[in-house]
Amino acid sequence: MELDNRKIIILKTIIKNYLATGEPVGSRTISKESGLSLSSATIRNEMSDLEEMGYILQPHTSAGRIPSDKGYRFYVDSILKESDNRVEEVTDIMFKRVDRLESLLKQMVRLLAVDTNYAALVSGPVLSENKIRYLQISRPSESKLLLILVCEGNIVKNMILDCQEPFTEQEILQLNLLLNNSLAGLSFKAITPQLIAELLVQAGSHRNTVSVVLNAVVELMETGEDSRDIYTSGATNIFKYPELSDVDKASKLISAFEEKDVLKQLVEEVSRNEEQSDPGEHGVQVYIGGEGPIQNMQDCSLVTANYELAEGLRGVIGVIGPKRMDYEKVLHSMQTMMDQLDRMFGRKNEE
Amino acid sequence: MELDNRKIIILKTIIKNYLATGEPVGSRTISKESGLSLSSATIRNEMSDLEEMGYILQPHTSAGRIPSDKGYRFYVDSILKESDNRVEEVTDIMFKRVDRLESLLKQMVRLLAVDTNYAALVSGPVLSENKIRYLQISRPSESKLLLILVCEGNIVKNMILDCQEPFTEQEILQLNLLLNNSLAGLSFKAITPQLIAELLVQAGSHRNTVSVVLNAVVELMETGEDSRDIYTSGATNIFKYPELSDVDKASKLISAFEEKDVLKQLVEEVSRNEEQSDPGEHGVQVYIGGEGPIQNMQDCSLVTANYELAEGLRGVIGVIGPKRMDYEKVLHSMQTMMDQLDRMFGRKNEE
DNA sequence: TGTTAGCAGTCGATGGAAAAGAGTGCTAAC
DNA sequence: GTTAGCACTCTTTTCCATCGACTGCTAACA
Repeated sequence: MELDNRKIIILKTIIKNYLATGEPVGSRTISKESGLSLSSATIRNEMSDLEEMGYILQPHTSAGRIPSDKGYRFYVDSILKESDNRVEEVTDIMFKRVDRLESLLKQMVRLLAVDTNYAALVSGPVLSENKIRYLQISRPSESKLLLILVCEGNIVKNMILDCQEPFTEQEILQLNLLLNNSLAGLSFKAITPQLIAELLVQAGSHRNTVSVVLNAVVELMETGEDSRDIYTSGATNIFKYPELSDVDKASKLISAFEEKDVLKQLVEEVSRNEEQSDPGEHGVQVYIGGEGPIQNMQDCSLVTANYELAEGLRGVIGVIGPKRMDYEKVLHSMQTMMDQLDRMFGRKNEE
Repeated sequence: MELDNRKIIILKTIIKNYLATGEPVGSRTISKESGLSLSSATIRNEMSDLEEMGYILQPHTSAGRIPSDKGYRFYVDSILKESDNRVEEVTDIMFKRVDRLESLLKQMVRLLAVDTNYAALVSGPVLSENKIRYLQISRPSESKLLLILVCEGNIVKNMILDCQEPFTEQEILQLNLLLNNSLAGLSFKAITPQLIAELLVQAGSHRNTVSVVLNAVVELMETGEDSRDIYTSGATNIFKYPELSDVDKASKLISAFEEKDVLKQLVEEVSRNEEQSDPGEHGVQVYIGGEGPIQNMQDCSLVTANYELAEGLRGVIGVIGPKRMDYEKVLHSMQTMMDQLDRMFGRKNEE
């Protein structure tokens, strides 16, 4: 059997309607709303076919039809094909105050949640592929060493180290010079054992301290990996969707949004997937049902995209909602948000 | 009418029972469980009195009694009086890995939530009364200035400033010296306009830059105020309490826990209250019903305490649950947690 | 005078039957 | 190929009777 034009229209009508109401859609409704001048009986025949083909299904005998995963998949694909000439809808309220990346991300995620009526999340950018731009050690007190690390994208990290060793001002200056000359411009992965050994030799009498510092540098770069911040908003939106709002499911979901660990894993997996896929626009991915990273969220769908603030400084943005998510709206919202980010950070902040 | 001993026992029995079950308590139950050898009829008479006195109330005619706010208040007060010889119950799993304050606080709040079965929150410490220990500016690139601020308790803050002005190495060293000499040891409030003016004079030709830097310092100190982090855990515990778990109430509460703004305000108010009260142990406060900062959470109670990591570096820890909270347990858990914190940070980390 | 047993009455909770409602599938006619 | 109509199915809602948990009151008792 073939998915002819009429079937497509009916399928889309079913999905749109279900997205809007959350209720199974009956033949009469479609007859009235599809634009096709067909009676409910005819529609019923077509629906029978669609069900047989696996695009829709019936929760119980006397109910209307709801889209199956295959149906959703079809719908999303067809949207992705259409989505070119998009008009801006999300306005600039978005960036009232951009002074800090964090508040920017928070605003983004809140906007996304409000705009879509689903739960939204944004991961802070991660700098695994990122490069050291500048680093510096200094002496805030006699027994401490303060290590400052500035990375691509002006991400600043710091760590306080214990250090009893005496230093003259001069020595600290030299140390800073040495470290900057050898490490600036390097990515995390470029700090190889060989490089470290080399530096230790050059460090001369302060090799112990240098060793400690280098370890700290590596640790700081690494903690970017697993301690990526996750901002969320609109977790309670899930109560708007009956199929998710029984206490058990809701508790699980909301806990995931509160304790960020699950979301972190999820983001990790998503960004791993993205690397493999072709580096298209923003690597939009849609996971339906228990696919991929959301195996534990059987009744949810997840839409993600990647943003890139600067070379190698990437993060993930996502929306979690019921399967009957308004994919069109969500994809559009995300697209717009990505565009905004591009415009703000574009290639222009290479400095 | 007087609250005699027998009435007190009955009242306590009612409250304890209600805390455990969440159900209104009837006269027969009390007759069996109070330890008093009285028939249910006698208890009924006493309950009538207690209701008249406002300690308990009846949700509807044919139900048992539940504690009123006045009843809870009485109960909490009597616990606070008794609570001296407390035994340790919370073990040391608490501090598996202390390397970062943040993860410590996260662990604390999680533990508190698991331990009490209510929603818990901890505010990151705030340094309004805190002092600058060390500060430093440096030049990560030609057009930028990096300002590093180390405060009491080794809190490190930073900010990147735009600065086109040329500097020699020497000048930066001098500037650092000047700033450290004048600002180290000062609290936020001690940075007066006079002081700033003075420094600008001393800065000579670089007064513009110094002005920018000083503004940044003030801003960094200030942002400690309103951008205090809030960590939460166990928000979904509220589903365990029927009186809070209808969608409306739950949504509100959980939203508050997700978007931290409400909690921030709450913490602000709590710490303001604490300042006024006598600086007892940990300034434990109990808000019942719509009292004080939780006016919007009619059906909840809030228990808070203050912790102090170092001179002037304070935060708030709290538990939010239904009015029928197990106050005894919560107060005890908090106490233990505070003790742990004291032991860890005590006065010993004055360095 | 304080305590108790017993009984009538109230009110929410429970459960099951009946009715209503929404949809389908099928058949026969157009 | 399309449609009207009807029988059938299954969920949802409504209603009502019953049950159970209490209380308040009264009368009896120590």
